[in-house]
Amino acid sequence: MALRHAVLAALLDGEYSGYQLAKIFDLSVSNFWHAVPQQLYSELSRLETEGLISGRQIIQHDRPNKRVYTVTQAGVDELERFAATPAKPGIIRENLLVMVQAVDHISADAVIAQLEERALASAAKIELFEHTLRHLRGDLDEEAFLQSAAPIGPYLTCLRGRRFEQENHEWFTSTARLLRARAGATAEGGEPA
Amino acid sequence: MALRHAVLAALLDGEYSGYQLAKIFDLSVSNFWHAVPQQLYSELSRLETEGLISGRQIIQHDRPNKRVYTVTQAGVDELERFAATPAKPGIIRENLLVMVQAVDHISADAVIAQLEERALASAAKIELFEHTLRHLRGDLDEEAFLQSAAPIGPYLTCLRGRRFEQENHEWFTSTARLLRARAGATAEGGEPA
DNA sequence: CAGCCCATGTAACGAGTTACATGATTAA
DNA sequence: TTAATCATGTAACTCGTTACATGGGCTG
Repeated sequence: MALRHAVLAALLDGEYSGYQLAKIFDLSVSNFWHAVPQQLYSELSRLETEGLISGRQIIQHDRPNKRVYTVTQAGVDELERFAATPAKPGIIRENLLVMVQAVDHISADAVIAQLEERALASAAKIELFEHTLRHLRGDLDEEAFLQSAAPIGPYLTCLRGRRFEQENHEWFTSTARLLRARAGATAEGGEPA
Repeated sequence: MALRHAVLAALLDGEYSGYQLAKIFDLSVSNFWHAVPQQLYSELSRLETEGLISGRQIIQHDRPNKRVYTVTQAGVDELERFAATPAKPGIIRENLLVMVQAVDHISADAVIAQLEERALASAAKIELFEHTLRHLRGDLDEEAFLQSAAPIGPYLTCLRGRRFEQENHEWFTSTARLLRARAGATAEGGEPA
């Protein structure tokens, strides 16, 4: 039971359908939790039967109807209990780092190519985060916004996400450069001390 | 099938038992992959039946016997194939960020307490990484080491891990401070514009 | 002598992933 | 007319987690 709290936390921000949530998970919740759409659909059903969220049907004429959900008081209480129990340490799964770990024993070219590709992707993601942050704080500068009465949870987690991507970008870039340089050096035949 | 490559990459570094691997996963592989001991024991059996690693029994008199494993050529080939296929984007799961996301709707005290606790834990982890890095590079300074002929994969992933923990520490600390300040401000009754 | 470290394993359960299915509207 | 977006669901399967079991040696 772990995804449920991420879904509840995301739904605090507004009334969303499974489909909408899936997109929100993709671009902002993924900073702290990963889930594919199927997980959301089934988790939403479960949360509704348990009374932690309540859904209502929205009839649409130009596109399929949808069911949107809001967090109930029971849902907020559940989040309160969740925050009161010690958080397990976070986990990371990153195949690209697995490859770098093994890079001394396999051909480096494929690894370098992937590092460079991911560097581009992370640059794009940083842009997105910048945009989200500007949007969330509106007219205020960051300091003023963080001292305002407005909700700041989503802003704070987005700050963490941006920083993570910035560090990814930096590491992808410098690691690719280094591996390239070494590939060049060994190709030229020189093995230093 | 994802854990297998992390196990193979970790085993490139030496000959280890399941028990030893579990500890290695805890303190360094966790930078890019998470696994509990049970997963390792069963994954090791599977990898051995598939011929990607080969194990041998070590008889010990002062403590239980153990089975240690090394990566076979087939295992290295498997890693080579792995590195040649596009890596899926990494995933993160961090309950503490879920709590911060929800912090506007629940009482902040528990969240602040956890942030401060985790800040301490990440400081300790940074120390560990520093130590590992010094150990890996031996007498050389970082630049010289990274240009040497020595294996650098483990060093590079450790660099990423250290940076991640540094950023965690920074974010835990500043977020806790901010939430504390806001708690104080609202307790004193003042809600700014 | 209590509790931790070493060392591995089975079994049950819970969570996550993938495939498949449906079907309307809209943009290229 | 091909593809993408919207919108949700069932079912099969793989993976991850927890509980339980065993047992000797070492440390305080």
